Amino acid sequence: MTTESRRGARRSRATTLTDVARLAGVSVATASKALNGRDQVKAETRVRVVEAAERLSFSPNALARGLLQGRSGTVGLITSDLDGRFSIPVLMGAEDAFGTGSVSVFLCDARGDAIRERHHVNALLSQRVDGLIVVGYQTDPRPSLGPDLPVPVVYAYAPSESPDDVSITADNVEAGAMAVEHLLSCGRRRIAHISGDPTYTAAQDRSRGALRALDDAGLSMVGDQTYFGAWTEAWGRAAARLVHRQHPDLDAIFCGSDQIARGVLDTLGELGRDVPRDVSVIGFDNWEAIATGARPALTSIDMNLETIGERAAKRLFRAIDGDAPSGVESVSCRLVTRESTLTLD
Amino acid sequence: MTTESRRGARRSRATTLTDVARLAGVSVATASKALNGRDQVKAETRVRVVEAAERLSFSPNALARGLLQGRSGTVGLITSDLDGRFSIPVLMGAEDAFGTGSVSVFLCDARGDAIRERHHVNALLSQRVDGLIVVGYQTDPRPSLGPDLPVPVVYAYAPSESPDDVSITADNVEAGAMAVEHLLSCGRRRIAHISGDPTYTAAQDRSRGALRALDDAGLSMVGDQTYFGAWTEAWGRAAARLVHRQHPDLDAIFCGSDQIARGVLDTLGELGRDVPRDVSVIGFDNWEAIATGARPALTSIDMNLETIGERAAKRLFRAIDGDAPSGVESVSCRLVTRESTLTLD
DNA sequence: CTGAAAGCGCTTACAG
DNA sequence: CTGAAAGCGCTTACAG
Repeated sequence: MTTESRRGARRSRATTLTDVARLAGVSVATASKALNGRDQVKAETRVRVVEAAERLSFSPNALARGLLQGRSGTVGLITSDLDGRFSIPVLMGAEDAFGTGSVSVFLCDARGDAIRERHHVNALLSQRVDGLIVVGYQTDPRPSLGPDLPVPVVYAYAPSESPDDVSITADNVEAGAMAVEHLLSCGRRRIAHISGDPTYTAAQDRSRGALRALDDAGLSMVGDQTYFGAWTEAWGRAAARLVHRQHPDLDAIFCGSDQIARGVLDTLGELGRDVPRDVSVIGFDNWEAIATGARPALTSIDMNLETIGERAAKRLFRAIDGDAPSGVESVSCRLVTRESTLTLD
Repeated sequence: MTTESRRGARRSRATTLTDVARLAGVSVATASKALNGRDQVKAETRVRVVEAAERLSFSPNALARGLLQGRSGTVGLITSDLDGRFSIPVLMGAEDAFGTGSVSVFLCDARGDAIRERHHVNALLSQRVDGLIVVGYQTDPRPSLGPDLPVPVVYAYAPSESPDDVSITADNVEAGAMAVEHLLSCGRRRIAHISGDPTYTAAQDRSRGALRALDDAGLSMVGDQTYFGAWTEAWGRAAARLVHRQHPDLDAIFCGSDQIARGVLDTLGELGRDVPRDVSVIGFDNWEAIATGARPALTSIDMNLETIGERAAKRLFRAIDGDAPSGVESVSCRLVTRESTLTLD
C-alpha cells in the first residue's frame, strides 16, 4: 500500500437552497419554485435561479425533501442470494424500470437468514423507503413479511405464501411445455426429461408442463418418469448414461438446467451419439457462459428474469400510488434456439 | 393475474418520537436521549421510554436524523456490470464489512456508460450518501470521478487512473507467479500459458507473473509466448490443439480463466492425454460452477474479490472519518487446489 | 409573481 | 435528571 497523501475530512459544507437564493437575489421559497418547475415564477427569475444553482453545483438535499413530503424517493431491494444467478437479472430489470436517477435503490442481501432479513427490513423502514421488493432464488413460495408493514411490498421470482401479497414469478409449467413442444417440432418423439433437485417447485413445475405437452401429443416420457437428481453437470452425466442404457432409442433430452445439459452432452459424446443429429438436447436457464460455451451450443429456456424485475418495479410503483391488486402474476419464459436442437432436414 | 383485493394507500402516519414521548410522559428531548443511550437520563425513565417505543413499534426517521447530523448512514455502490461475475463478490464483501443495519447501501449499475454513471453519482449525492465505492469489472485503470466530490470515493477491482484516489485491486502478477509455482511444485517443467484478450491488463499481468516465476526456476514458457485469444471455452479448445501440435511434450497448461481451462480439458481429452497424469491444468477465477463441474475438477486461482470489497468498505469508513491515505492497495489471490493438478506420486 | 412563516422529525446545546 | 428552544434544508399554503 502506498501512502502518498493523507487528506483530512475538511470537506466544505454542501451548498443549500439558501445559497442559491442569495446568489440569485430571491427568497428560498421562490428559488424552490423556480427549480421545481412551479409555474408561478417569472421566466426571467427562473433563469437567474437556475444559473445560480448551476454556478454553485447545487444538489438538492433529498433528505430534507423526503422528510417534508413523506416520500424518500428510495426503494429497498432484499435478496437472499446475491451470488446466485437468479437475483441479479431481476434486480437489473427493476433498476431499469425505476429509471436512472429518479428512484434510488437500496440493496440488501439477507443470505437466506430470516433474522438478517428482519434487520434489513427495519433498517430500510428507518430509511423511510417508499416500498420494498423481495427477491428469492427459487420459485418455492416464501414466508410473507406480513400485512403490517407501513410500505407496500412486491415479491419477485419467489412468490409470497400469502395470497394477500403481490408476487411476480416465472411460469415454469408453461416453460416445461414449451421445451417439449420445441423438441416435438424438431420431429422428436422419444423424449426423456433429466432434472435437478425434486424438492424444488421449479423442478416439479417444469416436469408437469413437459408431461402435459407430451400427453397432448399422445406421447409419454421415455422411462415413464422424470429423472430427478441434482442441478449439476455430474448428475447430467450420470443420468444420461443411465437413461441411455435403458432406452438407447431416445431421440431427445429435455434438461432441467444448462449445467445438467452440459453433463448430458458430455455423456452423449462419449457414447458416440451425435447432437443434434441423433439426439436433440435442450437446457434451461439460458446461462450464457454455459450455453454458448457448450459444443454444440445449447438451446435453452430463458426465464425472462429481467422482465420479472421490471414488472415487480412497476407493480411496486402502482402500489405506492395506492393501487395494489394482490395475487401472483406469472411471466412467460422464452425459447432461445441454438445448435443443440437444430433440425437438419 | 388474479385480483383478489385492491387495497388503497390508506397507510397510517408512521409513529414519531413525539408519539413515544407522549406515551412515556416525557418530552421529546428526553425521549431522544433515552433511546440513544445518552447518560443524562434516569434509569427508570429510560425504561418507560424504551417500552413506549416498543409498544408503538417506533422506527426512528433516518431522514430527519441525517438532515440534522449531516450524515445519512448510507453509502453508494456504483458498478459497471452487475451481470458480470466480478462485481457481485466485491459487493458482498463490502456489504459484510458495512454490517447489517448500521449502514445502508445504494446500488447503481452504470452499464459501463459514463453518462449514466454521472446521473447515478448525482442522484447519490442528492441522497447525501456519506461515501461512494466504484466497482469495475476488470483491472484496467478507469477514469477518476474527479477530486471535487463532496464525499470520499474508493475504487474497487478497477483502480482509478489518478494516484490521488484510493483504489483496491487484485494482484494479478503475483497470481500468475502463484499458478506457475504450483505447477512447478507438482513436478511440471514444460508449462504453456493460454490466456484471454491481451488488451486486458489482467491478462498481461498474469502473463508477466508466470514468466517471472518460470524465469526464477530457469525455465521458459512452452512456445516462448503466452497464447492470447479470448476468454472463452472455444479459444481454450483451439489454442490447446495448436499448442499441443507444436509441443506435444508439454506437461502443464496455465489457463487465464476457468472457461479457457474447460476448453483445454476438452481438447486434451480428445487427444487422449490424461489430466492430471500426463498434463496438469490450472484455471483462473475459481468460478465454482465451472471449476467444480469440470472433469477432473479444476484447480484454480481465486482473486479474493470478497476481500477486495471488504477492504474497500473499511477504507471508505476511514476516509469518511477523515483518514484517507491515497494510492493503490493490492489484495493477494489464493490457490484453490482440485483434481486437475493432483500430484499422483 | 414574490416572500414570510410554518413545519416535516429529529438532536443538541442550554437553562433549570 | 428534564424540558423548551433552535435548527438541519427544504416545500407549501397563505398573504401581499
